[in-house]
Amino acid sequence: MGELLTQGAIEALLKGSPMSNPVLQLLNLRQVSNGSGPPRFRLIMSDGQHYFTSFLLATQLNNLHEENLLVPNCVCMLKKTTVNTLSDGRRVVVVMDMEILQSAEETGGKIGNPTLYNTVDMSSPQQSASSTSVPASPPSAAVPGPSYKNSSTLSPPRGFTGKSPMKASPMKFSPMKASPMASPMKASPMASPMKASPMKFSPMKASPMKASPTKFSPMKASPTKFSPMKFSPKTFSPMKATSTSPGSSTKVIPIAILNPYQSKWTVRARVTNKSSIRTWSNSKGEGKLFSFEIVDESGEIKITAFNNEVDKFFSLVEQGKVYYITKATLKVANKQYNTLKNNYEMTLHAQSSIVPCDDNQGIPAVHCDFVPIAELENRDKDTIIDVIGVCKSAEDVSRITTKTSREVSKRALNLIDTTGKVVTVTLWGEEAEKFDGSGEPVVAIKGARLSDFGGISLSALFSSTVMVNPDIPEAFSLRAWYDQRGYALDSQSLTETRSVGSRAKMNWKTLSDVKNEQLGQAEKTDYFSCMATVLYTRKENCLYQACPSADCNKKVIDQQNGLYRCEKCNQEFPNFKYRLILSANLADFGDNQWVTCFQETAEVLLGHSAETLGQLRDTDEAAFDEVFQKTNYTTHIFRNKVKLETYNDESRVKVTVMEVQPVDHREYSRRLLSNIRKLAR
DNA sequence: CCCCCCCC
Repeated sequence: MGELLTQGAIEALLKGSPMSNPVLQLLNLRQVSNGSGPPRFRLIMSDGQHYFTSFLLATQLNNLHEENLLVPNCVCMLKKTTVNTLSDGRRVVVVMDMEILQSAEETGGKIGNPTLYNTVDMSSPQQSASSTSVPASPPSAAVPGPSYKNSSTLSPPRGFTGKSPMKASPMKFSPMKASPMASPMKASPMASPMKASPMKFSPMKASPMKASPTKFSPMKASPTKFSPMKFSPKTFSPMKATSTSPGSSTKVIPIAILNPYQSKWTVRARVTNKSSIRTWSNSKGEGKLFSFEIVDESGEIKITAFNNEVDKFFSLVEQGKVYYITKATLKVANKQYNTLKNNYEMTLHAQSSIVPCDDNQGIPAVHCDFVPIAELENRDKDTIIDVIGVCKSAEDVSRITTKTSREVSKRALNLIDTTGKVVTVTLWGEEAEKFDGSGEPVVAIKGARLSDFGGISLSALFSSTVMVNPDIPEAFSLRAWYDQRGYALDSQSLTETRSVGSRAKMNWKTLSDVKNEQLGQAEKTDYFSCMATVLYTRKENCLYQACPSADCNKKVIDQQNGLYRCEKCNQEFPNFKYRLILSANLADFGDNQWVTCFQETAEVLLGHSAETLGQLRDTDEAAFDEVFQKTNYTTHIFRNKVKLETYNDESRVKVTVMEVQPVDHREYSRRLLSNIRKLAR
């Protein structure tokens, strides 16, 4: 698939190298209304290796979009392009003619794993007014490109905004000053991973609130691993000598090589996860603290500030911003609480200095390594993973009390990704309260913990970063996938959802309630759930030979000639399939009830497939008997339907088991308590 | 020096 795209085309286009009809994939597009005149579309295109966010569709090609041909993931041949350089040095590739080679449907998703093509010229750094005079990073092979001026005004990798939505700068994604697109873009930030129905794409649907990431938008982590070459030590000497000044020149070193045995160092890094201020009080004393994490191209580390340092640094340190940090204490990380990939962590002290750095170059946003939802099944409980999915539903926020009697807000989200699997993620506290699931946003979570509750589920931690509609390619393709076909998918959840949500829908009854309340005796069918013990299962006639056709379960007639006839299909077959209709007598503490279990529920109850049971009955009657013996006196939760059935003028209610679920001790206690209360009334 | 990461 990868060979479909012209790898290297983006670099070539931007460098002005001759290019004959390059083939690129559209990752996303959005409308940039420019006042009057026809709408203009801005495209993010990928050559499989790089993607570039500033393609502009010539208006004569607008029909491609209007006809729903130019939709994310489609593959296009650019037949005529022209590259414009804006006054600030940025480039825009105007697409004058193109042809769509493959529809989004055919392509099915993002091709390859392209990284942002950065047109920053690293060889001619221009420091913006900054309190420091640290040279820019040396040229990096990973960031090629032509020479531009004014690189320091270029945005950080991508849309990296503050933790608070209010601080989110609206369009880091397109800081195109002096371009006709500039102001409308500000007005409608981030149309990208919003709900974009292929039928009627309208950027207006994205509310600015919705579109603002709650924390920040990570970029695909730069593949550039730390190498000493790329981190030739630089000298750092703040010009504005302040109390935070290190006083003498110190080397800017990568986080990855920080250790407790080195005294003079400075790191230049981005704050990725700033906590709120917390107080503590224990036998050793009391105090306050806050912590944050920082990241550079080499790695990440946790930093904690206590008491005086909280006062000194809390407001200075902003989520998403880059700082020079020096003179903090390195200590061995307590891995019990610190999941970052670093053996050390930092504590600030009176001499520590944190100086904002205006130059974002080379400092990645956040490292996200998204695990496909279906893949979670293969990961161990308690693993910390990054996940991204469309939030197809979300609970309302609720308050719960923890075992230690603390009250906390929680909200469960159901995320789906292109694997078609759904997983439930629980958000806590403020994160749960703030979350707005309307419009089925793309949600990315860095550092969620895998839980085995309900089979497989995820829980956000204090250290997790929750991003709503992040400005990253993964979010764009997910949005496109979901809007085109994901929404219609008959998805399966890895998390059993019989808890909270559906439990509320459970109509719990005791077996005597069913009779006393005359369930099912009106015209309508009633549904109820009960916890009951199997007293007896009738093994006689529980199996029948059924028509082998996929959608026919009709009992076949043994022709006694090796053929089985299905009256419904009006056909004879050389084989049949076994099906189950099992009568069982269920009891709870007050009553009993005969019920019928068809195929699936009978299989669950008996613990064997109909096929196995059929074989067993025909070959090993003792073993067959044993299956029924073992089923008796087992206790389950049964979800049932009750319906009045009439034959020969005689009516009686028939109870059919719809679902058999195991009882866990919590459920057992809950039902027991509930039933005792009923008795007391 | 904290270290709460929860609930069904």
